[in-house]
Amino acid sequence: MLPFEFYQNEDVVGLARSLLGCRIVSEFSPSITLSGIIVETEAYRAPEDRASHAFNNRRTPRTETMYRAGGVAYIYLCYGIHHLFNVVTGPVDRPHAILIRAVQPIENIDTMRQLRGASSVTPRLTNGPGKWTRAMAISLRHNGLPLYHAEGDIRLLKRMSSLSEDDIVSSPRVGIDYAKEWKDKPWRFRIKGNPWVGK
DNA sequence: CGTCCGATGAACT
DNA sequence: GTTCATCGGACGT
Repeated sequence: MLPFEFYQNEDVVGLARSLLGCRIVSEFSPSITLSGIIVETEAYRAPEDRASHAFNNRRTPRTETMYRAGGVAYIYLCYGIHHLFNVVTGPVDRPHAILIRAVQPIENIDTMRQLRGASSVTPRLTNGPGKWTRAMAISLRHNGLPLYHAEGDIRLLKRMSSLSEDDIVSSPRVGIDYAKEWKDKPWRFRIKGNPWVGK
């Protein structure tokens, strides 16, 4: 389990790298645990970052969870359909977040396939931020839940196997062309060569 | 393989 | 009314 202290770090870009290779667990039912390995992330560093919902410390009912102490989930509805999952980081009133964009399925993969309505298991199952949340039954009802409790519905576990810095590639974030000079920041991170990352 | 486009809701002008 | 941290289906190459 990643401890509460892990999330208090002010360096959200560094934390976005650190989350690669970590395990995310979702309790689907008392008998079915879904889990996978994080293979793609993006850092959002408000208040400066124009790409963040919390740019310029904007506070709405939706963004409120981003202002809490790190270690909780920020989940919002994107384009009215997709539930996107972020890890809140940093201290109270410092609205940093890390979007999880892709996950490599590990436990109960066939249940994930059913939840996605897919006929077979391919990287398309979980290689996008709206795809893997559906595959792991994550939705708005999890917004604000802590990620560091052993009994929690969603938990983050530390890296099992080692991952060298050379295995991480960075590039500009996607879908944020409106963000002016912030759109080119290389704050998207992927595990090099992993077939489960996005395109 | 690629481009186009509708879905569907929160937040904004 | 428009935009938006997206996706899958339709159709052309």
